Amino acid sequence: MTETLPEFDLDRYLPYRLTVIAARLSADLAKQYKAKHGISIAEWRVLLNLGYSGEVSVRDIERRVSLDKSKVSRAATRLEAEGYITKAVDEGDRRLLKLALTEKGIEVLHELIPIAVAYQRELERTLGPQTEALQAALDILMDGSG
Amino acid sequence: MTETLPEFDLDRYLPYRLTVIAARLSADLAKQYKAKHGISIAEWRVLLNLGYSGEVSVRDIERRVSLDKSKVSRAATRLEAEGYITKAVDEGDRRLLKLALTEKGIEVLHELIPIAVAYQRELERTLGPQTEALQAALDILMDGSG
DNA sequence: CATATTTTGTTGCAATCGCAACGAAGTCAA
DNA sequence: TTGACTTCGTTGCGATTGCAACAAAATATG
Repeated sequence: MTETLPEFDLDRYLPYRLTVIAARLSADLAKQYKAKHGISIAEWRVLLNLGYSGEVSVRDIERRVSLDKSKVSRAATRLEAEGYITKAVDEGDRRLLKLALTEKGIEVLHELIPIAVAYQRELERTLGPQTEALQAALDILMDGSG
Repeated sequence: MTETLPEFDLDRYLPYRLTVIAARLSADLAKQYKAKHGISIAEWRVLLNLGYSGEVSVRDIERRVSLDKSKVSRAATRLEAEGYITKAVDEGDRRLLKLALTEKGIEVLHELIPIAVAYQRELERTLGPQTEALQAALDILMDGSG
C-alpha cells in the first residue's frame, strides 16, 4: 500500500517540524511561569509587548505578535482584572485603547523575564554555533510569507 | 518605565518566533487543503502517518506527531466517518486499535501530498542554502527537549 | 490463583479558540 | 454637512482544546 504513494519525507517537512517544536518549547516554558503566577501564553505575550513598547493598542499587539485581536482583547481584560495593566481610551483617537503596565505588572515582568532569558540561553547553549543559522533562516521565513 | 526592566530581545526569542512562524506556515497551508477537502490539520497528520507507517495505533501517532491522544482519537473518528480510514481491534493486544487507510484515504493522500510537496519546495527555494542549516538546527532542538 | 498496577483509547467538561457580527469612532468624498 | 466606508475593540457562538476520569485489557506482584 505504502509504495503506491508519492514520495514524501515527513521528518523534514517544515510546517510539521516547526509546529511540533514550537509547541514543545512553548508548553515547556509555560509550565514554568504558569506555576509561578497564573499567566497564560497570550497574557505573557501581551505583558512583554507592553514592557518593551510602552503604551500600545490592541491593534499594535495583534500586528506585532500575530495574535487574534479577540485573543488580545480577552487577555487584556484578564490582565486588567488581575491588576497587571490599565486600559484607557486614547483621547487623540477614541477608538484606540491605551494599554499600560501597572506597578504590579512591572513587578511580575521582573520575575518572569529572567525565566525567559534563562530558557533562551539554554536553547542557545544547546544549539551552539547553529544559533545564528537558525535565526537567519527564521528571518527569511518571517519575511517570505508575510 | 521601560528602562527599569531587564534586557530582553523579543525579536530573537526562539519560543516566540518559532510559534509565530509555525502557525503562519500551517495556516497558510491548511487553507489550501481545507479548501479542497474538509481536512483539518490533525486529520491531515493522521492520514500522513498512516500513509507512511502502515498500520499504527493511536498511541503510535500520539508519540510520533506530538498530538494529544484525545486529539488523535477524535480525528480518527472523523476520518472513519468520512470513509478515509478503518479502525480494527488488534487481536494480539486488544487494547490497541489498528488504524489503516481505505482506498478513499489513499486517493485523498494522492491529492494532498503534491500540495504539501509543492509548499515544501517553495519554502526550500525561499531558504536556498539556508535550508540545511535550518533542518540541522531543528534536529538539535528535537533531541534537546524530548 | 487473586488482585494491584499500568497501558490504551474514549469521553465529559470547562476553558479557549478563531471567526463573524456588531457598535462606536474616525475618514473620505461630494 | 450628510452619508458611505474603514478601523478598532468587544462579544456571541459553535468548534476545538487539553486535562482528567473512566472502562477494558494487559501485565506485574504476591
